[in-house]
Amino acid sequence: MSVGLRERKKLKTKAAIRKEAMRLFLDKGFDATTIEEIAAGVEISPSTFFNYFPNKEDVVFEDELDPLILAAFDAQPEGTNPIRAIRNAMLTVFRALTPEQDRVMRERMALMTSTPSLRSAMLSQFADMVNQIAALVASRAGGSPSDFAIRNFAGALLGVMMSALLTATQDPKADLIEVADQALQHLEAGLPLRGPGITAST
Amino acid sequence: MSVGLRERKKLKTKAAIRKEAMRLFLDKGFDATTIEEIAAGVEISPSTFFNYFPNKEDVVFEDELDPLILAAFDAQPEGTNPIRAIRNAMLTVFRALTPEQDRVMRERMALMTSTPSLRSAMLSQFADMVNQIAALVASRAGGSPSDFAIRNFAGALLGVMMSALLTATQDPKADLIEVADQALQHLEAGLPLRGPGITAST
DNA sequence: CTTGATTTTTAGAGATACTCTAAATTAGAA
DNA sequence: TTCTAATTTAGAGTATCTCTAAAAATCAAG
Repeated sequence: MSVGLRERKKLKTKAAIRKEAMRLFLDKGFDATTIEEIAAGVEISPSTFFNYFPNKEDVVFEDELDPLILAAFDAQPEGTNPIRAIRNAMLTVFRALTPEQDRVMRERMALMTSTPSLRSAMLSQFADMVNQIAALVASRAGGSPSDFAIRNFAGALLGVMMSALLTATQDPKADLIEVADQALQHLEAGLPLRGPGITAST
Repeated sequence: MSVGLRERKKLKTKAAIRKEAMRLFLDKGFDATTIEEIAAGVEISPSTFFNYFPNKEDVVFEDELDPLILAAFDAQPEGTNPIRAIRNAMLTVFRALTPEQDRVMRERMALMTSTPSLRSAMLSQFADMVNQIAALVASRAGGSPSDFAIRNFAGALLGVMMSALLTATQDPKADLIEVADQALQHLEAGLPLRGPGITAST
């Protein structure tokens, strides 16, 4: 029996913490919400909060979408060029979200980009993400994930995504997914400074 | 009289804080150094520390090189393409540093990239830097700093620089400035995943 | 040089995130 | 039921940072 009562209970507790925390964050703001409040809402002790999350940021930050995107990337046909493969993987996953999941995802992104402490936390994983993307790209394009060119490329890709993310969440009219996709498109086209207007991907 | 005793004293205090703080950071590590220790070393109260820096991170983070690089950028001839202009500006400034300045700069970079909390702080200014670079690029290439293409380009440029920075400071053999320059060169060449080896710029 | 206004420094209280330790509780196995 | 191991918890402690009000230093004017 792989999942005993203990495991199930832990998963439920973690989910409950995340849910209550997000509720409070969106309601009062990230900084104005204390660990104590979250713990009280879930009826656990503040100590227990730290058994589940190393810090407040990680409640917002931990993402269950990453593995999905990774899987979608692996599912792309052999010859696909790396950026295209990443674009497709992203779109595949985002478009398959339920309305509820979609809403939560967008709220999370907006919270992340608008809260300074979260912005830091998000970007502090830059190094890890460079490694991940480099590994992905290397697996497609050949070469080693430690190649300078591949790592540099991964850096550019992440830079473009972050810039897009920050801009998109500040503009209420902009659609997050579409803007991210346009950013990758633009990178794929070689980052021309002027040229044909960026076309929507839908 | 623009600089009275007051202004001069404040500048001196700020410099003293920075110097003592860096000494301690490099000696014992960033996290292991407390505000209290820094304040004691400069013979000010901990309260006063916060009159000069909003937080511990900013002591390391505030950079007097930025305006120099900006000026060097403006000094580049009209037609120069944006990446080339930034590369040249960077190299001009870095190569003109005194050995002492050069040492301090490298120590700062190494500290930044190796300390998690500083890595966050560094990257949390990503948004501001995108704006700065976008403005620079727009002034060269025409167009508005808010153009999607320009902002995206700025994101890629910063992504590439950060990736290079993180990699370079982990490899003791790598030269920071050279690696940064190679990253820009690679971007200038359109980020080819394979191709001619990256050549040193010296 | 003295006085009065302004700025800067400071002490101190307080909030909060997080760490660590040891005790209490709970689940699972025998 | 009983023993063992995992989980929760209380509580003490540390550090960053905020705020307020008082003390000290600087400056300008008479």
